[in-house]
Amino acid sequence: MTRVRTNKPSEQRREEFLDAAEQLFMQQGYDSTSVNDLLKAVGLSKGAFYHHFDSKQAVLEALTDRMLTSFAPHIQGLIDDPALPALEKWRALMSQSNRWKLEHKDALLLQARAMHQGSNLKLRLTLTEKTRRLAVPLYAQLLAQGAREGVFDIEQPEATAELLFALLAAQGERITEILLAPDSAPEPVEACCQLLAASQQALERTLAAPAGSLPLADPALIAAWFE
Amino acid sequence: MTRVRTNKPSEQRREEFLDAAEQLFMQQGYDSTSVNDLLKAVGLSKGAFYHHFDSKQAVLEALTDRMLTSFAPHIQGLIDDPALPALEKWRALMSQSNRWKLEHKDALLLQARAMHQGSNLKLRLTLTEKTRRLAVPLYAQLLAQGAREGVFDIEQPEATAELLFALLAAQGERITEILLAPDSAPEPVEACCQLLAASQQALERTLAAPAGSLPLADPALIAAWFE
DNA sequence: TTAAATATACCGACCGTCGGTCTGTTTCGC
DNA sequence: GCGAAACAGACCGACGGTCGGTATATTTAA
Repeated sequence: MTRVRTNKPSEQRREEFLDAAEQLFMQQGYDSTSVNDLLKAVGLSKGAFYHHFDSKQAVLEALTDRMLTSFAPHIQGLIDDPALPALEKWRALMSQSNRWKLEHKDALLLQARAMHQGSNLKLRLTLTEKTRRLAVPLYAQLLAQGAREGVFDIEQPEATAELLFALLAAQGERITEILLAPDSAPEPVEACCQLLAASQQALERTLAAPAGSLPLADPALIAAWFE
Repeated sequence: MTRVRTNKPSEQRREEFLDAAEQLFMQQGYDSTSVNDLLKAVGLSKGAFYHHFDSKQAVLEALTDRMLTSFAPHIQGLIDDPALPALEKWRALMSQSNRWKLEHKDALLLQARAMHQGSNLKLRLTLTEKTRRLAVPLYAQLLAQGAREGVFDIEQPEATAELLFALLAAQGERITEILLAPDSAPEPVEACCQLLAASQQALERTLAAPAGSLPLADPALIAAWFE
């Protein structure tokens, strides 16, 4: 029962495996997806898989890298823009990411649901850790610029950037929680808006920025997330 | 080759398994510790294990619960104290926890090393998540009291408590990172102190508390952590 | 007082699945 | 047509978990 062989270049096969992995991990979670599941999805054998990847863990690494590297250059470009003031950059960052997220609302909700599956701890943690390592230097750069411009009053951009990321991540977690279980709160939209307000205030106070200068998301956008 | 049987009450056996689990998880990590390892350590059989626990995961749950519940009552009592002002409670909380941590320095360093093993993701995440659920309401209580007393200016104690926890957790992570790899930074003590200063400032600004009113740890204590 | 009956603690062979290895075969550029 | 890359799939040991059965403790009743 020899099947038809169509050898392809490494790069291409890797992408096929990663595509299958992305889909399966999002459906069943990382732990619950066996290597055999991947093989079946791609239609290849164990030998093929271990020819292109060292381990199952390597797939996770490659996949998380792929998920992040698409965003990086664009954001890096925005942060590096020598013409834009820090506050403008922040607003651009937020509005762009808010718009993009809303456009991909359904896919993101599915992803969030998948990520909170318990069989996806590794994927989730790997992703947030890589996001952190990617985002913190950018935040630090933005904070330093703001401090130079006099709109922020902070002594240590790097340390503060870490806290900023932690704050935003925590806020995102809480909002996702409500989004995934809207019935847990009596007024989910209201709850999210309060969370956002608290985060924004904490943020602005921490950076000693003028109140209202670091918007996160307006209530209309939140409402749109609940259909 | 029937081995000698010594039946014991459930409670006691569970504790024996949990003791073994605690030790083994700290040495090899959760994933790398097999149920058979536990059996060997306790000197019992598979049947015995699955008589007392539903699954390996159940051991993790029970263990993390046990690790946390010992602290809870004491802290709860401190927070509930009707006589102490909020700022006093904060200082007491910090000094007590700092003192306790320093006293258990070696054990905590070992634990931190174990927790960052990669084969301990589940244990680590479960523990921090349970800590969060335990700590956030207490923080919220403290923040509300402070707001009532006029030393804090915050609108939403619950949301702010979440941010507070995230901030402290992130700071703890970064300091632990330096502590476990002191050679990564040129001046580890200095780096920790800067992190602490940034956190304290962020904290005080977020709560609109007077500068210096929410101390975290003094440089002498940090120095003590690096021998 | 003790023997039967029941409940609980425990044993260990066994099972399916998993990630990973190994030996061999096919494909393809040169 | 040759050598290397791409692939096939049988195989391996370890894992978490199950199951039928046994030993011990406790209650019940004669």
